[in-house]
Amino acid sequence: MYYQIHSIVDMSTDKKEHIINTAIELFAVKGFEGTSIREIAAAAQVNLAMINYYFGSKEKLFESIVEYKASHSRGALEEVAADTSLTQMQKIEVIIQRHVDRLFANRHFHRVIFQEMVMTSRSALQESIICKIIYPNNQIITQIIQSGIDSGEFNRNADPQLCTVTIIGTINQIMSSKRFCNKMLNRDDDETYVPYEDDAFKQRFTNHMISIMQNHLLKQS
Amino acid sequence: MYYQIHSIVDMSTDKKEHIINTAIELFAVKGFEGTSIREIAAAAQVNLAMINYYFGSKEKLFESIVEYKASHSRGALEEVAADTSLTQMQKIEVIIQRHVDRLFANRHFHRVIFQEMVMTSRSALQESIICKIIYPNNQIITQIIQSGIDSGEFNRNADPQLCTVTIIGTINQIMSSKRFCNKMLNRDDDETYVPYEDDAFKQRFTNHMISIMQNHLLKQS
Amino acid sequence: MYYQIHSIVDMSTDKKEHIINTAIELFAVKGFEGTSIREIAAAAQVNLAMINYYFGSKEKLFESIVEYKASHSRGALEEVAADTSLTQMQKIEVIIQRHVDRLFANRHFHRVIFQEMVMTSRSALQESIICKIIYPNNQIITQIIQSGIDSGEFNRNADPQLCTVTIIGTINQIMSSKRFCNKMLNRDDDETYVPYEDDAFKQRFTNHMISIMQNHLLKQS
Amino acid sequence: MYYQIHSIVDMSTDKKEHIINTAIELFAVKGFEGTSIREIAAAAQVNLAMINYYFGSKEKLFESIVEYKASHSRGALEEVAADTSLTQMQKIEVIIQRHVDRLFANRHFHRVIFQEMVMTSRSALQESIICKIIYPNNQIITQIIQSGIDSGEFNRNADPQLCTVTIIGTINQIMSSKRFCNKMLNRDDDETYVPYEDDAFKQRFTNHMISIMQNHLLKQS
DNA sequence: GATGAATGAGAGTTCATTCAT
DNA sequence: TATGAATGAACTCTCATTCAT
Repeated sequence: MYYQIHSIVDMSTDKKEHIINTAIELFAVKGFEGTSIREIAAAAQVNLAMINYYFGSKEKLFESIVEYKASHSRGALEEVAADTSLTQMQKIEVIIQRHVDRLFANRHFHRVIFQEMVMTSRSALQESIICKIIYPNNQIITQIIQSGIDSGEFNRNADPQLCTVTIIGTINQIMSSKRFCNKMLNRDDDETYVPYEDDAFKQRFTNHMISIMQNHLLKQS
Repeated sequence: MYYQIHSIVDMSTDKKEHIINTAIELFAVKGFEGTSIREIAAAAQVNLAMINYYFGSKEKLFESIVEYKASHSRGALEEVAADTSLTQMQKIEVIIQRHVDRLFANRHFHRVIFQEMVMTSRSALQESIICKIIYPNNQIITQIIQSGIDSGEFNRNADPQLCTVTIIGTINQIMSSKRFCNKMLNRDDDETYVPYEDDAFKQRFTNHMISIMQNHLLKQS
Repeated sequence: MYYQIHSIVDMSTDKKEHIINTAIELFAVKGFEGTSIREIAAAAQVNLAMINYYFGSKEKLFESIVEYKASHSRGALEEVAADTSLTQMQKIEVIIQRHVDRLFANRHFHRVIFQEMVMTSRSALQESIICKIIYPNNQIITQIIQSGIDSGEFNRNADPQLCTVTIIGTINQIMSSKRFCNKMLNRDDDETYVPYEDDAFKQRFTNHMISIMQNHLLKQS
Repeated sequence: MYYQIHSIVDMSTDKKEHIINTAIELFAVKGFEGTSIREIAAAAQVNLAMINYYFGSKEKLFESIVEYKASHSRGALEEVAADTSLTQMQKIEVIIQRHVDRLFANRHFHRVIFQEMVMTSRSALQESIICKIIYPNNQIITQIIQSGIDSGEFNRNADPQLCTVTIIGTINQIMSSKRFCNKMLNRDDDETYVPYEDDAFKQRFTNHMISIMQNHLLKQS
C-alpha cells in the first residue's frame, strides 16, 4: 500500500514531465502560437483542464519547460570552464563538442527555445529564455576567450563577444531547420535523412567549428 | 476608360504593396500566428475582406511577401560572384559587407523570414522561403569558397558548406533578437539602443566576420 | 431593389435592437453573470460571434443596453420639472405616476439595471448606471423638493435627498421581485398573478406613494 | 477518544462558521455568481473540496448562510411587537431604529441577501430568503400598522402592506450601493467616506424614516 | 474526516474566411 | 472592385464537482 501511494506521487510528477515532454515536441513542430493546449492534452492523453490545473496557463507551461530544462542542464559548462588542467583553447574545443552533442540530442527542445527567442512579442518568455538559458552559457564562453586573450594564448585582435555569437550562431543555424540543413548539404532529395542523428555529420560539424575557432583565436607562429 | 482601369490597377498595386509593407512590420513584431489579418487590415487602413480578396488567404499573403522581397533583392550577390576582377577572398569580404548592410537595413523583414524558416509547420512557407531566398544566396557563397579551394587560394581543409553556415548563422544570430544582442554586448541596461542602427557596431561586426573567414580560409604563410 | 437594400440596412439596426431586447429579458431573469452570451445568441437566434461583432464584449453589450434605454427615456422628467403651471407637489405627483407607469411597463429592463447597481463588482457598469440613469432622475426629484421647501410650499424639515430615496426605494422594492411582491400582498398562492400587469394594484401603489409624500411634504394647516 | 471526536466536531463547527463568514464577505463584494468556491476556499484558507464536503454545493452553502444568519437574528422584532407598554407608533419607531442599526452593522451580509432576492433565477435561494428572513420581519411591521389602524391610533387610509414596503424599501435603497448613496449625498468625491459608518448620517436617516411614518400614519389633529 | 488530483462542461473571446451586395 | 455583415470553428481558461485515498 505504501508503494501504491508512492507510485501515485510519482505518477503526478511523471504526468507533469509527460505533459512537458509532449509539449516540447509539439511546440518544436508547430511553434508556441501554433500549438493549442487542446492538442497538447490530446497528444499527452490527459484532460484539457489538467494543463491549466498543473501549470496555470499556456505561457506558464512554457516557462515551466524552460525552468525544467534549465535545471537539468545547469553546471555542464561551468565544470569545463573551471577545469585548470585545460588550456583555454582546449576548453573551447570541449565546450563546442559538448554543446553540439547536447543540442543534437535535444533538438526538439532547442528549437522551441530558439523560436521563442526569435519572437519579438511575448517579452516575458523571451526575457526568461535569454536570461536563464542563453546568456549564462554564452557568458562562460566569452570569459574563456577573454582569459585566453589576457593570458596571451589567444590573438589579441579577437572579439570575445562576437566569437561567442559565431559559435552559437553557427550551431543554431544548423539546428534551425532540418530542411534547410539538408538543402545545404545537398541531401534534400532524401526525406528520411536526419542530419542530427548522423554521427558522421556531427563529427564533420564539430571539426568545422573547432577548426574555425582555432584558426581565428590561436596566434599563428 | 482605359486610363481609369489603368489607374485602378496602379491603385491596387499600391494598395497591395502598402498591405505587404504593413504586414511585414506586424509579422516581424508579433510573428505569423500572432498577427491577425484584422490587425493588418486596421494598421493598413484597408477593409478586412480586402486582404483575402487580394491575396486569397493569410498564408498566401505571406508567400506574396516572400515573392515580393525576393524579386526586389535578386541579383545582388550574382554580380559580385561574377566579378572577375576580385579574388575569391575579396568576393567573400564584399558579400559579407553587403549582406550585413542589407540585413541591418531590412531587419524587420529579415526577422519574419527567419522566424518562418525556423517554424517546422507550414511546410509550404518554409519550402518557398528556403528555395527562393535562403538557398540561392547560400549557394553563391558556397561556390565562391569552393572555387577558392579549387584554385589553391583557400585552405583545402575548409568545408565550403559549413563555412557558409557560419557566415549566415552568425549574422542571423545577431539579427534574431535585439534583446539578445544587447545582452551580449552588455548594453541591456539601455532600452533605446538599437545595435542595427549603430554604424560603429556594424563596422565592428563586419570586421569580425571578415577576420574569421580570412583566418579560416586563407592559407597561412 | 432599392427597398431591398434599405430593408437590409434596417435589418442590421433591427438585429442590434433584437439582441438588446433579448439580452434584457435574459439578464432580468438570470442576472448578468448567470446569462451566457451563448444563451443570448440562441434566444435571439443569431450567431454567437455576432454579439461580440456588434458589441465587442459581454460588458459592452450591457453598456449598450444602458445607453440604448437611457437615450429612449431621457427628457421624460425634465419636461415635468420645467412645467411652471404646476405646483411642486403636483410635479411630484405626476413624476410618481409616470415613474410607476414606466417601471411597471419596463420591469424586465428595470430589474437588470437594479441588479447591476446592487452588485459591487463590475465597477464600470455600476458607475455608468448610476451616473447615466439613476442619478440624473433622482437629481430632478431632489431639486423639485428643494424648490418646494424654499418657496414655503413644503415643510422645511423635510430632507430632499432622503425623500427621493424613499420614493425610488419604495418603487424599487416593489419591482425587485415578483415573488416578494406577491408574498407581501398575500397573493403568493397564485403563481400566475403578475402585480405589474394589474392596473388596480398600480393605482393602489401610486396612491400610497402620493399620499406618503403629501403627508410628509405639505405643511399641515 | 471521545474528546478527540468532540474536539473535531468543535473544530469543524468553527471551520464551518469561518467558511460562512468568509463567504458572506466575498459574496457581498462579488455576488453569488461572481464568487467561485475556489476564492472562498483560498480566502478561508481551507481545502477546496472541504466546502462541497461540508455544505454539499455552492447553493447549499448559500442556504447555510441564510439559515445561520436567520437563526442569529430571530426574535429581535417579536420582542418589540409584544411589548404592551408601547404605542403602535412607538413600536414602529423602535423597529426603524433597530433595523437601521442592524443593517448598517451587517451591511455585507445584507447586501448578499438583497442581491439574491433581486435575482429571479435560483428560485430555491430566493424562496428561502423571502420566506425565512424577509417576509417574517415584514409581517410583524404590517401587523403593528394594522393594529394601529384598528385601534384608531393610525390613519385609516394608510396601507399597512405598502407602508412596510416603504420602510424596508427606503432602507434597502440606502444599503444597496455605497456609490449610489454617496452620489445622492453629494459625497461622491470622497472615496473613503462610508455612510454606513457615519453615526451622524445614521441619525439623519433614522429621523427621516420616523418622520415620514409619523406624518403618514398619525391622524392629524 | 479530509484532501490533492482530476474532470467534463461551459464560459467569453478571437480567428480566418465567406457572402450578398 | 470593394466591403460591411455574418459565420462556424477554435481558442484559452475557469468553473463546480467528484473521486481515490
